[in-house]
Order: sequence, then structure tokens, then C-alpha cells
Amino acid sequence: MKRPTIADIALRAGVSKGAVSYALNGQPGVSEATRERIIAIAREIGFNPNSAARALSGAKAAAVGLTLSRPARILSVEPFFMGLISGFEAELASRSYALTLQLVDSPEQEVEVYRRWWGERRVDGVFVSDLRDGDVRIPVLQELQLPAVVIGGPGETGSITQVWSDDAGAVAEAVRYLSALGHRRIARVSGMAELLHTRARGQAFDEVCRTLGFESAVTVAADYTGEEGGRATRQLLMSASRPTAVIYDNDVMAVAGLSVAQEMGLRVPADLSIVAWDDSPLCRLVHPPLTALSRDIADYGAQAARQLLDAIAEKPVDDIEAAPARLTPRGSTAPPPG
Amino acid sequence: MKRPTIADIALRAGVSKGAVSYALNGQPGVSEATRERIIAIAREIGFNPNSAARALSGAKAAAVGLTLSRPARILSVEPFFMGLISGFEAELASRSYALTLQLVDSPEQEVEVYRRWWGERRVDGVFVSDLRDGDVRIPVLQELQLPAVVIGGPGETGSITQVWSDDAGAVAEAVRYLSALGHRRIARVSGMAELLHTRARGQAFDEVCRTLGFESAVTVAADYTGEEGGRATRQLLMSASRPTAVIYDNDVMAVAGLSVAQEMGLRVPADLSIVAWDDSPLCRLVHPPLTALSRDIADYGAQAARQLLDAIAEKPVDDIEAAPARLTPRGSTAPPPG
DNA sequence: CTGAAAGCGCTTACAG
DNA sequence: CTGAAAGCGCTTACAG
Repeated sequence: MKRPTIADIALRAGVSKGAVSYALNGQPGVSEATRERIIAIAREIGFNPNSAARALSGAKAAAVGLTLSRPARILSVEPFFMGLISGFEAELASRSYALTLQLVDSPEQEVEVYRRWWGERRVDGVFVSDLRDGDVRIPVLQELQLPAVVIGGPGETGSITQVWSDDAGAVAEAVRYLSALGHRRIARVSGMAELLHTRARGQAFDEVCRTLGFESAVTVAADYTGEEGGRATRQLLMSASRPTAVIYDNDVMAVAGLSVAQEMGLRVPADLSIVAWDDSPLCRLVHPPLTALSRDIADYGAQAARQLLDAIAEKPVDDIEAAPARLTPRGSTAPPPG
Repeated sequence: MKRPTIADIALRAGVSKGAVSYALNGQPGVSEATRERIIAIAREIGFNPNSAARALSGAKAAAVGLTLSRPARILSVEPFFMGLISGFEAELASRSYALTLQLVDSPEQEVEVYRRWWGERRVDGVFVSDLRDGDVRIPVLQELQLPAVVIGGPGETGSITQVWSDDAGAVAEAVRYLSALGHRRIARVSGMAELLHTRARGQAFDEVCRTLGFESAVTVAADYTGEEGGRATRQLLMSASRPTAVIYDNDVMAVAGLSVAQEMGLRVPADLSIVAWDDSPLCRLVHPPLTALSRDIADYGAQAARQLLDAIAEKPVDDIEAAPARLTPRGSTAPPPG
């Protein structure tokens, strides 16, 4: 059986196609009785409006896009993005919006995807993550007038709305906590240095350490992978002035760091304290469970989705500061040795 | 500036809209000279065909769908699906197909999404994962005649094509390897029992253990989460006839199991050997690195995508048996104690 | 080889 | 409150 159309419904209800459209979309123009009859028929024959026809006649595509420009080997173990996606979905599903996902290799390729999507009218808006300094995507988005919401900042995004959380404050909280435990040599293993939130965390880290009068505040740049996180940890632990605590920019690197420390015969937390960022279930998978800066990533995603949907509907939107990450102490932190 | 259409191109090239369509789609009906001129203009003005118009006039939606019916807390740390998705994308991108993702709560909800997507003509086909016995999705897919490919089986899928790998053989390989090391008490921590491939692995496990004359072959059912994997491990290690080796159905549970064993004072691999399934970077994140049944999940996904695209194009498709998982010995396996 | 036209299934002014 | 019609931007038979 062919997929039913509004013409089929109109025929059965004895009204025009226009009336069916009005009835189904909750528009005025039909009597309540007619509306109910039409809705009943639509339900009975399992009608779903052809999204292409709808989009073509001026309505929205009812889809938003997400491009991810990290290598697959990072995405597969990095819990952040699936968390974010599940937050998106919660909002999108309730409005019958679809999520279109595309993996890309670079911000340049991302830009091409935006152009194509918008030209094809395939999406009504996009989520932009991993904001960089002087991000090439921002001017293109503005030129296209493609509704968008930037996740992670704050940064220069012109008229494009942002959702961000106070990374600087969270870093400060973690450092102060370690300081209160007695640590004076704290190091940091960071994610990609070109990402804006990495930069923000780094600055805050340096600042707080200076304020507290620490002798050193080393940051080793890594890339969110376990390999790099492990390598950075090894480097730190072999240095002359070995840190007594390390803060990692995500939990994958923290888990790798824990493993390296144990391999090198250090006890965590007795010899080395570890703090992870982004408190996924990964942190409770290992022994000891990791102290982490936790935040509700799904909620973060849900807020971003609401912003994007508002932007698409041309409602006024303001930047949103999401709840900051809170420190969740677990077994991987303790006073320093000696 | 408005998004350009074929009418704009036709005007500038001095031809009809039909000619533009033929030229851009590589159809006969225009001279080579005209074709090149049209293509040059299209490129110059940054033309992208409106996907809605295209879909409406009989062409494909150029999108495929994936529904995921596992809880977000599993998806976020389970590397399998992102691996699969990156495999899909590699194939889809080369044909400019989009991937539409939707998280759902149950197979029943999945069925509803299929009906809606197909009714809306939003996708041309779908990926079906986590096949169950008497899966409710199969008859609906057949009724709708929605092109689909089932990932993981083999099972009863009627006319729907499948991509699967030899789980039974992989289990046998792992058990024989442990047996060769001297283990006689091997246990298994499984994923959701209602999934067909879980069942297949379980049967193979029982069979091989019986063939080898093992005194016991316990399987504890879990659900792929770290919590359950840890709980199952604790249960096994506290039992009177403690196993000397445990095989896990995914790597998240294996990592959790390792952590529980270490917490209980057991040395891995001296006191307990651990084998993980699905060799994500997670396995090399921990210490000792985990022996695993590895397979190329991205390639698995790429094969499934090719199958689906062929099914959509109404080409003949056969079931594909992907390369089986191979045992990759690492530091978590050794001869049993004593 | 090329043009004019119908049609896909909706939405939305425009008349009655 | 309702109907008839135009139009969204493509594709594709059908004539020339």
C-alpha cells in the first residue's frame, strides 16, 4: 500500500486538502468537529506528513546538524559527545526534530558541510562544538545566516548564541581543594591547546597557582587520548620536581594517567593525587575511583538544543551559562606524601 | 542573497531548467559543452540542490537512519557504537548520504520511529542493531518495505540482509587459549541475555567448555555497564569455586572487572586472567592492558553501510560474514595460580 | 540535443 | 468556516 497523503485523507473526509493541512497543523480555518474527524482518519490510516513536501513548501526541514571533527579513535572512547547527543535528543525528540550527524576531519571540512547542508536545506540549524580562537566556522555561519549554537566558550561568536560553563571557576575549585590537602606542586594535562576552553582552563590554572604562591604550575599539552594522557603523565612523573597531584582535562586521560602511575610503582592517592574532568562512568570503573569535576553533560546538551530551537524559531536568545562543574571527591585524592 | 536554484543557473546559461538538471546529474540529454558550462556556473555560484525538492520529485532522501535503544549511560562509555558510526560515515559521506540518529527507550519505540521516518520519507533505509529473538522490528520493516540491514546476528530476518561476525568461533578461540594456559575454571560475564549475539556466545561457551571437559562453565548475566560488570565479577570471585579466568562481553565490563579484582587483592594476571571483548582503546588504558577479542568495528560498520546502500539501490544483496574477532593477548592473561 | 510541462505532497494566501 | 489554486525546486517523460 502506498504511503497515504493528505489527498487520501481529504477524500475520505470529504474536504479539501487545504482543510486537512489546517486541521493537522492546528491552524484556524476548520471547525472543531471537522478537525477531530480529520485527525481520527489520519491516525487510523497511519498518516505521516512527507517531510520533503513540507520542507519544500516553506516549512522547516525539522532537522538539525552536528559535525564532529575529532578522529574516530578519540570519539569512540570519549564519553563527552554521546552524553551531549543524548541531551540533544531529549529536547529534539519532543519536537519531532531529527539529528543529522556527520564526522569530519577538520574545521575546514566542517565549513563545507555547513554550506552543503544549508544549500540543500537539509537542516534548520547546527550545533558547533570545540570552539577555537579565530574559528573559521563563525564567519561562514554568519554569512549563511545559518542558525547555530556554540557549545563551549565563551569566545568571539558575533551574533551566534553560546552555551558555556565556567571552566575557570572549576579549575580554581580543583586547585584550591588540592592546595587545602597540602599539595604545592600541581600539574595539569590538557586537551588540544587550540581549543578555546582548553586555553581558558590553562589561564585560570596558571593564575590560581600563582595566587597561591606555588613553586611550579606545569601544563603538559596532550590531545584527550589515552596514549597522549599516559605519555604526558610519564613525562611529569619522571621530571626532577615531580608533581604530587595532576589535573586532567578529561576522564580518558585521567584513567590512562592512573594506570601509568600504578605501573611506575606509585600509589594513588598516597603518592599521587589525580583529578579528572567530565565525570563519566569511566571514573568509577577504575580503582581507586577518580575524584572528578562533574557536570551534567546531558543537561548541557539539552540547554543547547533549546537554544538552537529558539534561534531557528527566531525567538530572542541570550547566551547561557550552564551550571559549573562541581568537584566530586573520590578515592584518587589525598594529602601529598611526606 | 537567496540560495540559488536551477532556475538561476538556467537563466545564466541560457538553457532550460531540465537541461540544468540533466547536466548536473550526469544524465544524457545535453552536449558536453553545455554540461561543462552549466557545471562551471553551478560551482561558481555555490549551488547545492534542495534536498527536499529532490526527494519530493521521486529521488531518494539521501539519508539513512540509526536508532539506538540503549540507555544514555551505557552509550556514553560504550565505545562500540561510535566505532560503528564512524564506519558508517566513511561509506555514507562518499555518496553524500546523511546519517540521522535517534535515541530511543525500547524496541517498541524504535518501531514507531521507523514508521514515522518512512512515512515522512525522511530516510531511505535504516541500520538495525542489537537483534533479539523474535525481534518486533523485523515484521514491521518487512511490512513497510523499508530497506534495512541488520547488524549482529545471524538470526531470523526474513528478506532483510545481515552483517554479522562469527561470535561462536571467537568465544571458542578465547576458551581454547585459556585452556592451553592451563585454566579449567573459566567464567563468563555476559551482556543483555535477550540479545541474539549474547545467546550465540553463551551457547558456544557452554559447548566448548563441555568439549574440553571443564568442571564448570558459569555465565553471569550483566548488561554491558561497568556497575553490572563489577557486580558480576564480585559475585564470581566470592563463590566457592572461584574461576581462574573470566571472559567479558565488552571492554567496559572487563575494565570494571579488573578494578574489582584488584580491589579484592587479587593480582591480574597471576591470580586471575581477564579477556575483554571488543578491543577499544579502553583495553590499553588500564594496567595491565587487557587481552581482548579484537575486531575492526569501523570496517564492520562500513560493510553494513555498503549493504544498506545496495539494498536501497535495489541491487541484489547477500548476507555478509565479517572477519571474526581475533584474540589479541596482552598482559591480563597468564597461567592459573598454583 | 533541447525545451516546455507535468507532477511529487505539502502550505498558504486568496476568494467565496 | 471552506474550497480552489498557486507555488516551493526539483526530476522526468514527452514533444520537437
